[in-house]
Amino acid sequence: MPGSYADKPQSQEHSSDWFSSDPAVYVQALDEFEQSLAQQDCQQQVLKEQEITVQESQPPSTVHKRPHGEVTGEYLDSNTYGAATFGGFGEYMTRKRAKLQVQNQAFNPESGFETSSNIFQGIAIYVDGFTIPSVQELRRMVVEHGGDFHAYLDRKSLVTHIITSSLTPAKLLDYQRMKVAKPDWLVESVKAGKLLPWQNYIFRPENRALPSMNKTPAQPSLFSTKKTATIDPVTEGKDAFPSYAAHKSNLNAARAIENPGWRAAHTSAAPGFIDEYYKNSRLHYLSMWKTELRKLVQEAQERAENAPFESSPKVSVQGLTLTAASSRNDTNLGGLGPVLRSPSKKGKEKVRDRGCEQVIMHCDFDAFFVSAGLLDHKNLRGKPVVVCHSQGDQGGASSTSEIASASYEARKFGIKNGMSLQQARKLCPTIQTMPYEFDKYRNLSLKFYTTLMSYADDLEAVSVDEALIDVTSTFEHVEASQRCESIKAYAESIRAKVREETGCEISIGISWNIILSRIASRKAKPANSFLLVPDDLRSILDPLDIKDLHGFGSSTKQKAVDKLGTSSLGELVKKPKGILCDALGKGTGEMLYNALRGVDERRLASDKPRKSVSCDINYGIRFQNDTEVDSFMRKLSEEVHKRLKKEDLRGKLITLKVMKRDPSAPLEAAKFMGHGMCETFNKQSTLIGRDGGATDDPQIISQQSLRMLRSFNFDPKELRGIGIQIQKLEKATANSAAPEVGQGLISFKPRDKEPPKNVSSGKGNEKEKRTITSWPVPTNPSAIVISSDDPPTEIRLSPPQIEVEVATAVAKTREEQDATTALVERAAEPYHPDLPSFSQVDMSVFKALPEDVRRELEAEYSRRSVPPPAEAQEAPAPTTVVTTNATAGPSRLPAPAKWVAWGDRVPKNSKRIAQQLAPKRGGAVVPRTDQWDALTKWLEKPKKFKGKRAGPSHVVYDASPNELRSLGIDPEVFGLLPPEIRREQLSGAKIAIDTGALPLLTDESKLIIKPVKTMVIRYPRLPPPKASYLPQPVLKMPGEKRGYRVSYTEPDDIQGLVEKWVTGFRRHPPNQKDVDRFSKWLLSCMDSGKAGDVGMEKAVKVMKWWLFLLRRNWGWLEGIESFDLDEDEFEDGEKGGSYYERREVGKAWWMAFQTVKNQMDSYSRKRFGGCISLR
DNA sequence: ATCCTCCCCTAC
DNA sequence: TAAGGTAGGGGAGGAT
Ligand SMILES: Nc1ccn([C@H]2C[C@H](O)[C@@H](COP(=O)(O)OP(=O)(O)OP(=O)(O)O)O2)c(=O)n1
Ligand SMILES: [Mg+2]
Repeated sequence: MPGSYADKPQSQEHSSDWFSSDPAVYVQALDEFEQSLAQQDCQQQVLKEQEITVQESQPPSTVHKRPHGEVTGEYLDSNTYGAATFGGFGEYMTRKRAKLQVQNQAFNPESGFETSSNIFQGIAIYVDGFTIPSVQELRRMVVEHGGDFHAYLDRKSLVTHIITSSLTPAKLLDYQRMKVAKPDWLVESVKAGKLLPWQNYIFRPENRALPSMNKTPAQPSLFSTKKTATIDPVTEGKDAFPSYAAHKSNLNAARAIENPGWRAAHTSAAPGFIDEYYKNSRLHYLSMWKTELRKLVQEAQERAENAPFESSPKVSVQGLTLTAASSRNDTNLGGLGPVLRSPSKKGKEKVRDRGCEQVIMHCDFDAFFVSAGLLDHKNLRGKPVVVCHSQGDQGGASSTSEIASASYEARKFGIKNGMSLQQARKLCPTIQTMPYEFDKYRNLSLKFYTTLMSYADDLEAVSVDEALIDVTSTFEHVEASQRCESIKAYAESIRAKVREETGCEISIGISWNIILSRIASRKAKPANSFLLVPDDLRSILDPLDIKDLHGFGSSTKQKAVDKLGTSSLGELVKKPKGILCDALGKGTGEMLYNALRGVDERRLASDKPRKSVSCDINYGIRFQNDTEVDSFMRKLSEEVHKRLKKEDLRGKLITLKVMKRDPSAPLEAAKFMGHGMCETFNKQSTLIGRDGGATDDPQIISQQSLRMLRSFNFDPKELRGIGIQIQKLEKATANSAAPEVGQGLISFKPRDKEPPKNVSSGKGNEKEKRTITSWPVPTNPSAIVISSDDPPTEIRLSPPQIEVEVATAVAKTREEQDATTALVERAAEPYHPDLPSFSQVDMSVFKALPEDVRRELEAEYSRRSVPPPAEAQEAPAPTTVVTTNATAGPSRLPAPAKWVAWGDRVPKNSKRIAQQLAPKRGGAVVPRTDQWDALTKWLEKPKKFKGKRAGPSHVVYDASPNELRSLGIDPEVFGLLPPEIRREQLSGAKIAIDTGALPLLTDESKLIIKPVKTMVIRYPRLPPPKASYLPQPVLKMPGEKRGYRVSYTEPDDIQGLVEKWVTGFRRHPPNQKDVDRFSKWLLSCMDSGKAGDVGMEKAVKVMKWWLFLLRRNWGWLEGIESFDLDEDEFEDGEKGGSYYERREVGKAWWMAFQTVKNQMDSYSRKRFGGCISLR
């Protein structure tokens, strides 16, 4: 079994010279390490596995488990307090202790204490009730001596010992099988300087039976076989166990709820409850902000893609002008403002550093809410402060108010985010509180993000106070020996800048991938940065716990402890991959396996489309009758509707989530007005709008939700939480008619309203000046689109066999491939913002226009002295791709633009029509999920007509003006085209949208079957569910000033693309950005589908092709490793640097290849357990 | 095998 | 008195 997952030694992950550590040495060490470990541990692990495998039986209904760590019976049933913890634990701990001594305190920033010994290493205590010494004192002792302190007895804790001086009978029962000791145990141990046997300090009230420890897993009797339950950690130990909690209501709450007036005014029964609640829910804000920030980043990226060379446009984000932060950027390190800095390379880069490992920074405010609050509460600085709703003396010693953020001073007392105020008061009676200031948080966050964007190549919005940035390009050319210093300095300058902008401290963790950068940021905190380099990997990871890895929480930790006998990374790294996978699941196991080795292949996710919209309220839900429930549900549905509307989304699937008080739970939860221990129930149903499609109709939503809710037949009084979630989202505007057949998508609306700014106006940077260069763009059955305003140096692809310089290739290719469209460009065409250059006009479309319209256009072009395209006279039967020019303003399509069928005469507007024919902007064509869905549907289902139509019904392929408009298609122009052209445009556009490209398809059957079936490739930008489509690579062309966008849908096209790329760069090293894109695309191919599938094949095929091409061009350089040969080796420095230059170029290509191959291998090992063979 | 559905889990 | 929301990754197991 271990063998099945047992892996070949990792090699490439660290093979590159990241931060100048010696890769070879490292890799080898790692290999040996792994191999020895794998062997040594195998049998042992298998045995353990068998011992432990005891499946918990699932309760009939699922029981809600609180995010904040309530215990479930399930967990208690399995070994939480059983053998794994009490028996095996000691032994494991001994080993661990020996090994990991040094580091633990380093990663115990919360403690603030010096670790003076490690006698409590592996001990995790929970203090119950009043003790002498006090809780604080005990905590300090334990932490100082290497142990853990837990405020709750929940499953997050994995508490090993309970410390108490007195117990109620109920708890006595609960703790029957636990290790319960007196405080003296700790005190004496500290005195003795060693861990004394706890058995000598067993807590024994009068007649408590001596617990039979460490034999069988403990099982609180209450949970024997019954359904699981959740526990509230809110009130300290008080109701830490169900048997106890079951009969104790929160008295304050019970009293309050008894008062009808109060209930009517302050619970879910109150009319304004939802709004009022959301207005005060920090978690709600957190979620909304995250959504907002993601969007913001996405938009910034689009701007960056569209206009990477424009000077920073002032962009107002949410009413806040953000240029301030960036315009006077004194750091000189970025400064593009809300346009995501794009790593523009000036000059051709020489041979690139090999192994372009990423440099990822995790940036996070320190104690964000507190820091923000302290800006205006300077008097509280340096004190233990927390942010929570309860202020001053409110609630006294028993406030269940949750702490959103605790200052670092407060953390020294063991206070943590999420803890209840009463808990905190226990740990630190003098704790100070500050109120929430939600607006302030948001504004600070915007400044923070704005600043980061000016430093980053890419950015992933993690939360309001936290972001991941990719700054790889910044250090690409930094000498290896200086990298670390350079990176640190960069991080510090970011910190300084954020400090300047916000007045708050952030910390930055830096490493070569995401998961490690997060580890690093924890080491950095507070108010610092930390660079985690490969050399330090083991010494940093080994002492950590699995929970310290982002994405691995309490449940996973529990699983690890149960099934693997340890949750320590130092131990887990010895386990073979198979064992980890068996214990944690395939994906999680592999993720862990890799993380343990410093590997994390994920890229920053900055542009994923949203997949669901939901509203949940699980607080203050206290109904008396169905009327209240109905009313509440309607309002909640209204809220859902509002959110859908805001994003212009509709959904086809609705899920209702209901939380109902667990029968064993008290009527009033420990947490005031909380949901307490609950059972949860989900019900899902398709959501059908009035037109049969997706909907956002609040009526329908509420009617459906109510129907589902009623079907449960729950007593309204028992409800504790309600949630409505909408999935299978579509863009509302693309949905106005039956999504069936002809509904098509021709082309795309430029996202940008302004006309493309042209650099050639002369005021722009000289070297960025655009020149339209001749670029014959032949097509094959896929498509080609040229973008009129792509970034100057970017070129977007082209099909195979086409030489940049060879215009004649067009005809040939077209012939051969029965192609469809050609877009021909002429050199140096003058730019007219209102008209696409003639060269960009799709001739086939052009020719298909009615005679008079065409003449009008021709006249216009001729007036501008642009010769009509040569092919205009003899273009073959057209198939087509149409794109739009970015010029389209809001006014371009007056809202009620009229559908016009072929033959109708419309007021002509040559400008507009031409625009319609012109390519869209680079980043403007972004596939959308809804469009994808429409396409999928269309492709899968036989077409049939249905639904109301705005236009004449005799038109076979049509789409409503709305649909067209939403896609950036001018309905008028569309109407001018003959049906077959429309059909083709629709087809092409459908694919195009989903591929992120604008493919051109002559053959409809091919359209339907091929691209979808054969490609199965994910476009990382907007991956629709199950989507099979291609990204739109962008390759930079040296020497070329003009950008093109070419798209493809067929494998051959990709090959052609690659060929084009290689050929086009024969004399230039590949651009890093292109390599990255290419690599990203390949990886996304491999990622598509669930198992090694077509996407994988595709990726391999393309790689092979690339390899072939490189061999053809620079075969003589293959395998050459050293890149620092002296120049004098080649006397022939002249001749255009011929040999030397060519050699350098070739090597650059090979390196790029190697880099990509490495990444693929690495990914492939993770996914499939082996490298990729290109033979 | 692969997809789909119904969850759990995680993070802030 | 308090405001325990929400989106996405992923696993288990049934449907196809
Ligand atoms: N259970 C939690 C956790 C966090 N937050 C809010 C308040 C925090 O200030 C903010 C950011 O969370 P972090 O996890 O980044 O914690 P802090 O920024 O407070 O502290 P630090 O990042 O220094 O650990 O999110 C919250 O409301 N409830
Ligand atoms: Mg923070």
